[in-house]
Amino acid sequence: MFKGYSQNGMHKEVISLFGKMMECYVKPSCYTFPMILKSCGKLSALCEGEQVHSLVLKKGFRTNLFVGNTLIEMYSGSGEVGHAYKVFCEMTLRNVVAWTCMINGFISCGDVKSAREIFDLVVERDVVLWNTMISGYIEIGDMESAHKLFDEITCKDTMLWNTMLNGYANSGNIEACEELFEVMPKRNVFSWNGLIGVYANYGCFNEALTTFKRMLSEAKVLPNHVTLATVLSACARLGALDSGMWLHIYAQRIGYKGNISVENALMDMYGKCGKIENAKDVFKGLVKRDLVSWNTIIGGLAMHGHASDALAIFDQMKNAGIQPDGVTFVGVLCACTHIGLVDEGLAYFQSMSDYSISPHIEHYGCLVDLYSRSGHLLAALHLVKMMPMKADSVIWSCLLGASRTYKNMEVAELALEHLIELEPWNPAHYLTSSNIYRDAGKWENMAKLKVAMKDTSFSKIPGYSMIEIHDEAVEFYSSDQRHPKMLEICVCLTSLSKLIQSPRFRPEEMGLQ
DNA sequence: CTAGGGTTAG
Repeated sequence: MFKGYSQNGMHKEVISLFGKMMECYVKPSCYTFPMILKSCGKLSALCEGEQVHSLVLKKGFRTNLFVGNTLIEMYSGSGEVGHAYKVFCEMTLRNVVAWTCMINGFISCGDVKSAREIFDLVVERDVVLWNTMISGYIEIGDMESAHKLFDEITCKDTMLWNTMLNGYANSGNIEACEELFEVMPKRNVFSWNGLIGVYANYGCFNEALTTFKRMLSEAKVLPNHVTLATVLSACARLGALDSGMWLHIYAQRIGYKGNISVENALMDMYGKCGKIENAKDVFKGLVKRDLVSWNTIIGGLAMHGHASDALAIFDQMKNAGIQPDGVTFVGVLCACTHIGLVDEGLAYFQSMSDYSISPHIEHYGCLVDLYSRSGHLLAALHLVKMMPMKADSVIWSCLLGASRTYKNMEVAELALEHLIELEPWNPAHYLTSSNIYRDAGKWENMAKLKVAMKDTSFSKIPGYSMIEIHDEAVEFYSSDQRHPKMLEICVCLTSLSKLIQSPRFRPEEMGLQ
């Protein structure tokens, strides 16, 4: 009974059942205590844990290894490493599990130094012990010490290799991940997910997709739900709709249709690839919805300008009793910005406190965007002065952009001043400002900024879009001349433009409206 | 019958 509850995460039930067991005067054995103590640890129920501890002593299980080890786990899991260490010291016999539990205890309270001191005293070391110590170094970002230890191990298993791979992945060291991945003797699904994950998290989306294809063709391991969620998010960032749709079918075929992470990633992929209807279909088909599901569909609808749908779904979410978080409100505020709902946006912003969400800089940024895009530049500026944190470059860029639209030279100059202070190296700010001067016919000022831009000795990297051609994501930017059939494309576009402008063109007759 | 190690989505 205890095991059944425990395996399903029902720790409260374990403890109350143990209470009943005591009431019935049934004697607990050495097999009972580890499970009870584990549940106390999971719940951080120190009070109950201490009672069970004294029962352990009373019933004479002080020297049992299983009992002692779970006591260490329980105390360190509840933030009481001191108590854990006391138990550890009083043990008459310690095996490698006991040492590992104690090391883990020190690591989880941030004391990696003490963990290492204990680690160095262990004579009989196994892979789990090594892995625990290495994970400790990774957690504090000390990859150098982690690698040093890793090199000392003579008999490494796949999981140890994966721990190192994930450590480098978390610190964004793509090259180290690639190197490790190529030399590791065996690879399982975690290894592949690790490499794909570092690509997906650090902007190498094409590499993430390529590695996934490589996994399909050369690996003996099947992708799992984590693989699918990761690759789908790379597709979303690439705008790789074809690959995304292929993954949708593949996920259904290998049985991950009901997995909430995969479904949420699918929804986001469709939204970011411009297929909001497909995203809505996925959302409607969900049997289970979590916070991420709601946030994804709200954000997707907002991005597509379907503001009233986004706000309607936000209402549904509240009616379903789901607590929104900060991400929800980014979507909601973005929806308001898209259709210029200034007063409503402010009301939503103020309602955040009803859910005890304290606004972060991105929420103030949304409000500044809402005000400035709707032409309330002074209100936006006022907000920037009043907000509790310093405005960042995103906020000032947004003001700069709006001051171009609404031709407000004072705000433009103020924004540029701050942007030069925050990001003197960023040529985009000089470029936008020089365009503002050009619009206003202030040629001298424009020329000054062009010189200033040259002085940064950086040229602006043009913003680009991506489309999928023959199974590969290709980038293109404004006035891009690189296409081999550039001339034919221009001829075709010119004739299409003429057709559209001619009085003979009636979109309704062509089924376009 | 009981104890120590993993990746994912907004």
